[in-house]
Amino acid sequence: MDLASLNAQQRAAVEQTEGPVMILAGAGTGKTRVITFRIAHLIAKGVPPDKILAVTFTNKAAKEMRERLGQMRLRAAKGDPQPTICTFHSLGARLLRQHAERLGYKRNFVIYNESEQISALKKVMSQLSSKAKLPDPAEVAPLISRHKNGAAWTALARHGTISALAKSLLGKYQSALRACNAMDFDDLLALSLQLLREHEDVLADCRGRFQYVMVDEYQDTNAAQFELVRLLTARHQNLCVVGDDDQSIYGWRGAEISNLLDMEKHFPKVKVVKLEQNYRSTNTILQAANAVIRHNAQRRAKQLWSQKGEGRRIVLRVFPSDEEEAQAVARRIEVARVGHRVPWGRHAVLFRTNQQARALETALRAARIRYHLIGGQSYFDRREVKDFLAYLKLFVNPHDDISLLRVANVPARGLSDATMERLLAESHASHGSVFSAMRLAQERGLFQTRTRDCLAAFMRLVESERAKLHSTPVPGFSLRAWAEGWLQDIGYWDDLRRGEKDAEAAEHRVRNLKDLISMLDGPELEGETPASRLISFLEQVSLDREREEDEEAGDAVTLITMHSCKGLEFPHVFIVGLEHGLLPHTRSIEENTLEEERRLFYVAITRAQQTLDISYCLARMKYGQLAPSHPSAFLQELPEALVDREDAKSKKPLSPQEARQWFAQMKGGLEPSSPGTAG
DNA sequence: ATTTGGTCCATTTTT
DNA sequence: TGGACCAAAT
Ligand SMILES: Nc1ncnc2c1ncn2[C@@H]1O[C@H](COP(=O)(O)OP(=O)(O)OP(=O)(O)O)[C@@H](O)[C@H]1O
Repeated sequence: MDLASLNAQQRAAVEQTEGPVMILAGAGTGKTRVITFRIAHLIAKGVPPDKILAVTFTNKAAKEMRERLGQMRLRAAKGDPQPTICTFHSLGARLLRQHAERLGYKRNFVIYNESEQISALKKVMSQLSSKAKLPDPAEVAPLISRHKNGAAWTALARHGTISALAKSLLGKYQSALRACNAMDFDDLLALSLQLLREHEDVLADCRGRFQYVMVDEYQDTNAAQFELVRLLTARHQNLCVVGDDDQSIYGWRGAEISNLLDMEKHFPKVKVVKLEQNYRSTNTILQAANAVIRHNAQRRAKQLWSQKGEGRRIVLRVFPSDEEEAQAVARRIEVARVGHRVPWGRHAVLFRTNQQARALETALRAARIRYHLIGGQSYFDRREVKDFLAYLKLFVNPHDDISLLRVANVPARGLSDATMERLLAESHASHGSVFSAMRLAQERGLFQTRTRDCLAAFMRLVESERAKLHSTPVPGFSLRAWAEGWLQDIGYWDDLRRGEKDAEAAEHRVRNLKDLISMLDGPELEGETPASRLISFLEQVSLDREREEDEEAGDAVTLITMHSCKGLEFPHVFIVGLEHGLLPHTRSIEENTLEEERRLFYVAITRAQQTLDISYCLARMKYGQLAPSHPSAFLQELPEALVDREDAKSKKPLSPQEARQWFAQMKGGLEPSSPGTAG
């Protein structure tokens, strides 16, 4: 294994293969690279690859690490054992799939996403015969979530009565999920923990299996993840964690910086490695990042230096509206492409909230610039996608009430809300699923004949599609063809088209769904039988919401939130919407988490390799109307000497009154003079 | 039972 | 702005 392309500290971390190691270092110092090399080094030293576990923060990071490792291990053959490189949640899913029966689940359990979690909770709450009006399930779910991620109820008590309610509902909620043979996202951690705690043989197995454990982005692990790591490594202590306390940005979902900072307490024999050379950014960018993060009181100070020279200064711009801000970004990207031959793919636009992507998408489309939008609930939250997945889950398990209730009357087939309500009540009375209640209704002759016929037809559909899944010895059976078949039969396509006024929007939905369906025949799906391949598909789309990058080769600008950009790097970065209420976000101001917001800004800045453009707007579209906006206080933390303030020549920010005048002029169709000189 | 058209309302971040 | 929810018409 050639370690020549590492610096001395990095090499030390790679070669320290035994016992606990912590790398605590700033952005861009090669922490992730060390993990990758460490895996390769372990393998080169003769450690069987499948004894190695590396946990990453995102599926994307896992995939990247696998690819880099593949390039480094040139001698590895196709069938060779591979190290396990995945997220905590994927690891949990694998573990639980193997041992589901130990926890009273069946192996073919499905994973519920946030909206299914809320539906399940709603169902449980509706059974509560409480006089007091109950809170929105969407308010309760996050607390259950936090609890499963390791937060004690006492720690959640500040959320008032809701946390008490959450606590009292937890048992029923879990029963409801189990009845559906479903786990929610947090169960992948919580139940994995339960599995390892209650079943010593499984724990022993895992400890033997994963003799070398590495965790990236350790500053953003929560209590449950920490406990998982602790259980796995308590014996052999071969654990290498890497992180940067300044990049902890997931406190809102239970991340504990102390997991990283208290490493010496948890693993007294830990070897601490510090990395100080940044290989990513120019010194201008680094200095700006350092200047900003210095304003945080709670942090470990770090040295950071770079050999990349000073580079261009940071440019700060102001715009009258978010629309114009987006257009300006598009213009800059085109200027760079035409004038300096910079491909689109070298640019990223970073923002605080997914909503902000809208204006950018519009502007980029108008300028005919290709882009890809990372994350954003968009795709898997589309109605047609949810419907389709619910159908699949229903075919896997007819007793999955949540999925059944979603699609029972989609498209409309005579099973109205009233009918389903009644069936639901029947199911409670008979302690069975809604599907069983349907059968009972048939036998007992409940409902009108017409409704009974509808029920019978629906049950026939479910049973016959299930039969096709489970008893198809046909070689070359195509899940895609199968799915398109029943979607056609039930008239889903027509319903989809009919429900949309705009024909283009309808076709868009159809195409969306077809894209997803085509993944059903994907080569990565594991399993011999159609049913097991379907489970594999469902698991894949549940765990990795990121849409398969269509044409990886295509040159495109990246649009991404500041949260999702952690760990990535781009030659040219635009950070947009640096406004009070957005960054820091209003909610964070209310919740007193300013330092985390500042870390978010720090993460965003440190993604840039060569150039950084920051902007804010004087007004932005809010509820369909332009509302005034003010520059973020964080902007003042950028050293003047590093920043070119373009446009805002004078430099004095507009007063709210001047800003209003400026909008009035714009609305009136007058050509306004430039901001800053106005008034 | 289903569709329609209206009103009201929101607003972080993600595995 | 547009999505979610609800009441009245088909
Ligand atoms: N020794 C080295 N020589 C050359 N390039 C390096 C070296 N170490 C790291 N790099 C490069 O520096 C960049 C940042 O590395 P990496 O992503 O591993 O850093 P990181 O510490 O994980 O960053 P972050 O904390 O921001 O996620 C990458 O492009 C990587 O290839």
